[in-house]
Amino acid sequence: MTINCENCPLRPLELFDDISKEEEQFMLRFKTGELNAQPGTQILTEGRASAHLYTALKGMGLRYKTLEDGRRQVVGFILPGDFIGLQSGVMEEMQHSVEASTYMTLCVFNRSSLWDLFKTQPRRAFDLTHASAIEESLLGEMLSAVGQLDGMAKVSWVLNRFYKRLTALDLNHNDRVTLPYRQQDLADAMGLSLVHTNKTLAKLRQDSIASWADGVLDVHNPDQLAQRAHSVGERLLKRPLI
Amino acid sequence: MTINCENCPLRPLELFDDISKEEEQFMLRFKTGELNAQPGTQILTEGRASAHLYTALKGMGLRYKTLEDGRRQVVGFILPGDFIGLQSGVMEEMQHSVEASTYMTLCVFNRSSLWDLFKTQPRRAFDLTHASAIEESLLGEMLSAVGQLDGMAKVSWVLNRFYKRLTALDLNHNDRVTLPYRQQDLADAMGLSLVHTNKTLAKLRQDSIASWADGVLDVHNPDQLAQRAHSVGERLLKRPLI
DNA sequence: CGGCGCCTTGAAAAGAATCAAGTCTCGTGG
DNA sequence: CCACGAGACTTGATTCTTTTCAAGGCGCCG
Repeated sequence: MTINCENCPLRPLELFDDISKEEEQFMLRFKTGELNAQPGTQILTEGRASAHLYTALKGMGLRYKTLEDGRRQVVGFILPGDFIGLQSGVMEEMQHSVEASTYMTLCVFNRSSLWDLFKTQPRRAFDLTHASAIEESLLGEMLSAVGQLDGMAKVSWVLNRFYKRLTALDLNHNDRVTLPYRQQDLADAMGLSLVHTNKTLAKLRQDSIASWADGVLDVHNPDQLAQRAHSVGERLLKRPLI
Repeated sequence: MTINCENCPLRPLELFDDISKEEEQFMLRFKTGELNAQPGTQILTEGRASAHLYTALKGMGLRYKTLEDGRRQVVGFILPGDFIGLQSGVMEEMQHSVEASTYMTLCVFNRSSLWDLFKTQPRRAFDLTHASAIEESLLGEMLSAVGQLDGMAKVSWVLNRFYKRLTALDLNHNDRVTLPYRQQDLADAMGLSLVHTNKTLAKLRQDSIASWADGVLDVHNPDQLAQRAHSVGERLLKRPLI
């Protein structure tokens, strides 16, 4: 285990809540290992239970649901600090799949010790519920975007969201952030066709608002981007890191 | 307080998990009263914290988010047994508003005793997280529907969802269920215009699949409805009642 | 009686999906 | 070393779903 909770690279970030020494000790026991996943690896599968829960440490991935006819809805993008597998932890099975988009490193926890967490670490249990509530509110925002915005606003919305989240993770260098997804992934997230997504991205590029190519998103005009996304500066709230 | 947890009308339903006598006693203390809300009443407001949490006992309502330009996205329909206000309980504030569509009765809990629940009732804390995870998966399904389905499928999907949920609550009488919403509510939920929703409902009526009028949904052909919704019989899982 | 809220319907306009090529890069194998 | 194919990104043309616009109807309440 190359990274233990005491020198967690994410914890010091402004975005995440601090935890006590005692909680840190518990997490150290709770964490049973690390998982390294290659791009394209399926980490969790819809409809299946999992013996493990994870926290993303490095790399990015995505959550998605598959419909009967093969269509795919991306229900979330996984960035460092995201907790994965809660559904399989408290319900019978996962309601969506999780896949690595880049090379990823994840902390591994045993599902079987989850109950121990609830019994002995009420503060951590609260954090877990908190994390779940955040996930829920994220989905609500995404639903609003997919349900109410037009193509240009949807694409701007998702780019803006990445820009904000990655900035909060200190991964913004001069308004450039890594965005290692395919256009199809964003299209599936926003409920747009690949073609339309592509053309909308081209427009944003032409208008010198944002360029996304070769896995790097370059935001030339953050204000204009937020405006097209119809989203006015909702700051990201401090949140727990499991 | 006309209803105490020992004779809760919802608990006996197949849909809900049982709880122990001891937990029941705790809930009795946790519950501080009842709220009766008239149709149209705002129960919780987006962007605001609330001193109370609720469980819907009778009646129906909806959760929605309002966009800057006035558009509205319905992010959920509230039926008896639904827990309300978790976001305000664990985060700073609500991320969506909650409004009563019919006359409603709700159990009232104090936000301040929530921490006590986590400290002394790990099993109930787990249930709370479970409830949150279910809410999250519901949103994921809704997102998939809004993102991937066409108009007919969306309308069928939401009607079918009501049909299933209300059936599980024993509120289905001969394939008729109460559906006390306006067409605009369903339109705002599925990201469709009111006009298109109306025309799609007309089609379902013409095809003798489902008729919805005067607050009552009549499902003439459940199989066909499910088929148009592109959703094949996912059974509703047993879930906790808070 | 008048106005308001909700449902209904037709016609026109627009936004997005689909269809159809074509380019570019990269890894593989002849 | 180069041909080949797969995967991702582009772009133009066409089709069609859905929105917007417009208007009328119905029931209810002040």
